[in-house]
Amino acid sequence: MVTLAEVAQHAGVSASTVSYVLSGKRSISASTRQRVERSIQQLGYHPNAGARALASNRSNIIALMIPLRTDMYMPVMMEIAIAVATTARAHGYDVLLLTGEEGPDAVRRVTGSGLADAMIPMDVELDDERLPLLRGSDRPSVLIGLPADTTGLTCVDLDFGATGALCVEHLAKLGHRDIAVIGEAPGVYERHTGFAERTLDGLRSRSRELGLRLLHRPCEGGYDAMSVTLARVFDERPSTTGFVVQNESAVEPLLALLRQQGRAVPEDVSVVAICPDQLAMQASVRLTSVAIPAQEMGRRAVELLVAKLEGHGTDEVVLLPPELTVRASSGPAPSTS
Amino acid sequence: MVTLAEVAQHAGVSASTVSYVLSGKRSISASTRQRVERSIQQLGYHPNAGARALASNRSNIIALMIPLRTDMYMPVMMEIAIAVATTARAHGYDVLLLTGEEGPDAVRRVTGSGLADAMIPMDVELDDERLPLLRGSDRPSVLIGLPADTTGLTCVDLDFGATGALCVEHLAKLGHRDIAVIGEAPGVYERHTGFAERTLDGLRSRSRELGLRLLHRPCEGGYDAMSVTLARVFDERPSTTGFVVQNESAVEPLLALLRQQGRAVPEDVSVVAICPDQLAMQASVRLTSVAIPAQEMGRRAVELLVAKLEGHGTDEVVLLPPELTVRASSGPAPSTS
DNA sequence: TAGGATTGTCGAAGCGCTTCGACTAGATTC
DNA sequence: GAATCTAGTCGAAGCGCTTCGACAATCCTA
Repeated sequence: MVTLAEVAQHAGVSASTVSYVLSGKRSISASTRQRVERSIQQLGYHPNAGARALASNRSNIIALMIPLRTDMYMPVMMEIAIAVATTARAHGYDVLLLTGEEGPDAVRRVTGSGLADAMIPMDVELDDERLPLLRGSDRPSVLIGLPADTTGLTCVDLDFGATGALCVEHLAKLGHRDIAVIGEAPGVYERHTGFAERTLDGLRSRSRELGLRLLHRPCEGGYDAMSVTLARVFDERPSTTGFVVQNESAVEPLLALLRQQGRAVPEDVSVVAICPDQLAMQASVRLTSVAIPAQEMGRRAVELLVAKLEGHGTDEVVLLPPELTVRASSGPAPSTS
Repeated sequence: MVTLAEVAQHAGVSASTVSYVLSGKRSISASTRQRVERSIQQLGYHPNAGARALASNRSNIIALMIPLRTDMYMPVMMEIAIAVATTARAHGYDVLLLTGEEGPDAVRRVTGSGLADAMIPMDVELDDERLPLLRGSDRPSVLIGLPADTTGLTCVDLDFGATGALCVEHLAKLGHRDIAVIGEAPGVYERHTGFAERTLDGLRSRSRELGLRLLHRPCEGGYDAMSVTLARVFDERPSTTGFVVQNESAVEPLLALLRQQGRAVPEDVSVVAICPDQLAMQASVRLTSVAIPAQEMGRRAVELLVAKLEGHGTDEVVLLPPELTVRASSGPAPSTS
């Protein structure tokens, strides 16, 4: 391993000078800088991460806490994780991957040991166990997701409340009066996961305002679960003509089952999905959907975090405005005749 | 931040004694140990990661290099990543998430800076750029995936050659003679990704041995791409009755399109998928499939790596044997009458 | 042209931990 | 009962870096 001292010797300067060349915290003459940089190149020097962390009290590592539940839609998590990693690298940070398994202890361990400078908790519950720790910590954090109380926190999320409202409005405008919501798996609601509950709130309050009837049914993914759920929906509200689907792995099953029952989309039934654009476009019917801007969320979270780490940056809640794209799965409600 | 020295003082012992209590590298009397452990508890001590890394030359971090391409099936990657993180934690390691973006430089950076003790490269190409660096490095690594030349390397992967063979055998046994392979996206082959090419080899050589006719078509996911691909297949080989699908996001489109064309599965056409079990069971037709043991791969990789880090552990190639589960998507070939 | 500000460089002191050698007591040996 | 072990503990020397204060040398400004 090449050390700072060896680089210094090779370049004929002191160790501190090399350090200042690297960090740019003091001005260095152009000639010296070049000499040092050449030595670094030639020797293939890489600063030792541990030594740096010890001396500077900064590890240049951001901890990303992903859920390990399998009832969350993986591709979205993955996309966020990749966006976080990519953006972090662009700012000189590496990303440590923590699973939900450790729970709040992970926060203690990581901040206590100085392993990471900052944290990005995902899969935030409304009254998340980690919140007090995050609030009380000197290390900054940015949540991806929205808890009930955001005081003293920085959060990034799609505005799921507005998303729900938007879906309802779209269907209302097309004349639909009876709307069924195919929600996430029951476990997601039992955990009081922020995004799921907020979506529901948005859906409910807007449909109340618009005088629509709303039926919410959580649903595990897959054909069997969807089949049972769908039967129940039409049983309870035969007049249902609009669907809002939030569970990605229920989308395709729903479309197949509707088809199978002879209900045409969008002639008889309209479907609005809340899912990544890619999925909406790859489905068997191009789906009218509100996109989940996974990349954007990951990127924004890191940018907020880096701002905090650099001193500027304040607590704020960034709610990305939902965008509804009309595709082939929604249309005017069938006439009631 | 509580330091080792403070714990030592609190417990009335020297710093080195606390260190030995923590590491267990020298014997400590039961009474002293208890006193120290109680102090650690009371003070809420967490060893500083940087200092530890500097002094011991071990970071207790494993770097996981995931692809950032979107043509790979994300859930599998995610599942592997989570298994890696979970297993690593169980062995006292944390996981650093690196994306493919940096390429081989990531290997240099991470090993050069001592950021990670070991690496797990994923998405391995047959002649991967990273291989020489890994071979020449003093830091151990375990690849998830199989390059062309494995000398001096440790690898874990599903035996994709055997997987291909198994799919063909299954269809052959059912009397199918003309088989179409719906492969991964073209880019995957262009990069010479190990698993895709090995599957193809297995499919081809076994069908040659069994006297079957094989048509391989790469395919992007989604309905449009699948629709075009399928049309070409039946155009070129109208007698096709068996499908092997390796691209997860082509599975559901294929089933829908076949249905739409009035070809019943499995009466007219049999489909064998290479995909995670969950997907096979959630599809609109329960799929006969060879499972991709994502968790197992992640777990095994970490275990091999930990063995190497602890001194025992040798270079070896672990090929997990494929298992084909017969479900509802495959059946006897229709009689040629 | 003297005084103060600015620029570029160095030396040294740590950051918090691990680990090696040394030391003390008691246990074991012949 | 002297010689030898062993178990348990300590002190001190680093690991490779950052950063502070000090110091020359150069630059203004009046």
